[in-house]
Amino acid sequence: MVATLHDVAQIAGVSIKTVSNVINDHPHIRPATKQRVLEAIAELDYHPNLSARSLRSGRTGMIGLALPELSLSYFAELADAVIRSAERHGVTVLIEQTGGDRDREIGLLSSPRRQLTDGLIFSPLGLGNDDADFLKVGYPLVLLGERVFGGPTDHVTMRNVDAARAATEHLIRQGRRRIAVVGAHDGEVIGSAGLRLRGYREALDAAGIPFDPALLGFTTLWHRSNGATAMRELLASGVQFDAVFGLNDTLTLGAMRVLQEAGLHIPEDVATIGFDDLDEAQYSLPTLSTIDPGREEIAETAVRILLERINATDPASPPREILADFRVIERESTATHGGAGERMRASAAAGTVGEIGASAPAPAGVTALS
Amino acid sequence: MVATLHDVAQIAGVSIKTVSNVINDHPHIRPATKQRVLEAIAELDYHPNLSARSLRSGRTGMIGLALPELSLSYFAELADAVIRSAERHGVTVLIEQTGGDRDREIGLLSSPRRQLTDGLIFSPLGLGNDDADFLKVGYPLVLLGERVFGGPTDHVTMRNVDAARAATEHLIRQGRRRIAVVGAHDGEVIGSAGLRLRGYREALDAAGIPFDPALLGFTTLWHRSNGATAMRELLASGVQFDAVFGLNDTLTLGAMRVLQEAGLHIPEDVATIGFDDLDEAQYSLPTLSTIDPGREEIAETAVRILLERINATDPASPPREILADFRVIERESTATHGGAGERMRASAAAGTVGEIGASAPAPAGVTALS
DNA sequence: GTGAAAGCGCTAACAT
DNA sequence: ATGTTAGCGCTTTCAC
Repeated sequence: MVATLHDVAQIAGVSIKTVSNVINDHPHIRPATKQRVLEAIAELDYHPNLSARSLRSGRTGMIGLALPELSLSYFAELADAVIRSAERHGVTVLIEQTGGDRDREIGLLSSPRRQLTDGLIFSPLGLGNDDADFLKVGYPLVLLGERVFGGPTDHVTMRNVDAARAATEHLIRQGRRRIAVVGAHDGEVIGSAGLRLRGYREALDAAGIPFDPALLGFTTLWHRSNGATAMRELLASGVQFDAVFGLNDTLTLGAMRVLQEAGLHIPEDVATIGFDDLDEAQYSLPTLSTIDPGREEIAETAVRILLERINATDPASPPREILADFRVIERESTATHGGAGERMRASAAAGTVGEIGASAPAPAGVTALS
Repeated sequence: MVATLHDVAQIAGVSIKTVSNVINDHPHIRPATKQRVLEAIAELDYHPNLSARSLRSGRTGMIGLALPELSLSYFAELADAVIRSAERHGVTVLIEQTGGDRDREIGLLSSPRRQLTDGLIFSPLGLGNDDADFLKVGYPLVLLGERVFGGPTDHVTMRNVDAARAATEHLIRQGRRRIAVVGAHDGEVIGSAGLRLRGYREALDAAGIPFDPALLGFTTLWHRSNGATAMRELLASGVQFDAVFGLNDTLTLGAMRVLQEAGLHIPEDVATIGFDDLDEAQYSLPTLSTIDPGREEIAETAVRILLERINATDPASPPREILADFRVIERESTATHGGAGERMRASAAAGTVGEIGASAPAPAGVTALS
């Protein structure tokens, strides 16, 4: 049978309280006593029963992470980052897939499974800004993403507008004036698509470039196939463009495939930039310029402030909105054609592909912006 | 405060035992009594306390899934599949990332966290066949992958040798005779690399094609960059080849990038085939022929037999080894050049990219082999 | 069919 | 600085 506190106490010749104190690092224990308890624990290979601890303390030591789908690279990389952060903080992550479905997202907020977690990091996709009231829950909740703003909970997200503006400005600096967009959502104001499109328009305005609605490629979803379809439609429409801003990397890679199929060269004929800095963006042909939206920082911050709320003793402080820093990552897909220096940078980037490990990528040509 | 069994019992005017019986679907309850209990449960919005239930019953309703890294697409897609299966079976999945590190893998097998799960699905990467004894654990364990064979537990895996042989035969049928390999591990006999290389050699032997060690590209890891590096080395060595069998899709996509950089055309100059059927393989340029190793089936089977073990009452039956069916997926990267019919197939595949949703992919040109 | 009571292993008051 | 004790909410004998 597996050892309990009682067994340890008996062997060590102390009471269970003393053993409990040792385990929980309480102060005021005589070193000699502590030593004996530790030996007894080792001898019995004692491990605290987590169910009993949870039942008594009301804490589980787990936090939830709700996201649309692990098979979407962005969320897989986010989950990876959250799990690593949680580990550093000594807690366990329980992942929930929602499929981006609004009803499942709402259901999950009051699911019995919430008992298993002390708090939740929630990246909704189906929920809209009008659903903010659903986020009034009786446990610590940290919101991610750009579906809901001004809600009742802490919110960690990225600088969508600024980053999209920076991406567009980067294309403009390369001399591009006819910049198509892939992934626009019709009429959306907030949400990733709406915000990033706003940044795009701000950049155009600032540069005095007229906005042309014909350059917008609309999609509902943001999978690779949607990027490809949107690009086919843009090409079929006959509209002229010399650059593409894909509202995420996956879309952009789909669009690039269609551009290349059509015989167009990237970046010579059309420069492309994405958003997310997926691992994959380092390995496409050409390598993809993109925005690093600060995913690691978002994961770390979300875990940290969730644990702050969980451990808070004083009454709840008002919800915070925290924005991660972003960077423009310049790669081959926006390398200036013609300039010798630029060409060097492009080939240097290509040449490092072999050394860029997936474990510690060192993106070529990085510009810090904020 | 949250309602307990006592509250429900009081409202319904019965004892807590009766309420418990209703909740656990025990037989022999008078319909009228059951009805009253159900109403009380609804009125109080009662949900059983899972910690208390676990403490008493020794069951948690969770299963563990240990894998190297979620940011590797193969494992993200595997995790997705396992979570969906588990959901169908009414259990929750707790994911553990090992980083493929042997020590962490061993540690995890006896981690306190195992208390939180009723059983474990374990996909090791650092563990070797000599470590099989570590798998003798006191809880239900299902092994995945090809690191350990003949161990003490149930094992669900893929037909590596047969599938690799089928992939190579597919290239040979296209008239290829000089088939390079990317991802070989020096001296490995079992493990994904060793087994797949064996299938490759079997296909060569059967076709009377001599094996040429100069055609092997070695890598330690299987990230995209390793595929790129191995291909650079092959090209630099001056060895001639007309096809590449990449031991997984990620490696193959890395190798393809280098081939294209070098001005080689796929499939005209070099045909390529991978292994895994990642989502991504449908969207590369050209689309990647590959092996669907039966990932969905593996996930479903692993969950099912793990739950069988967890719920087993009779003494443990001997460990089983279960092999999933595989398929060769033909896409553009191995389309025969020259034949009109083949060209049509290639362009049809390209043409459907727009319709292939990530939710329900319908791969173009599928051959069922087993 | 239903009830009463014990106790899973732990933490947290309260005592000493 | 250490011991005693009372539950946390549930399942599970064992009665009736």
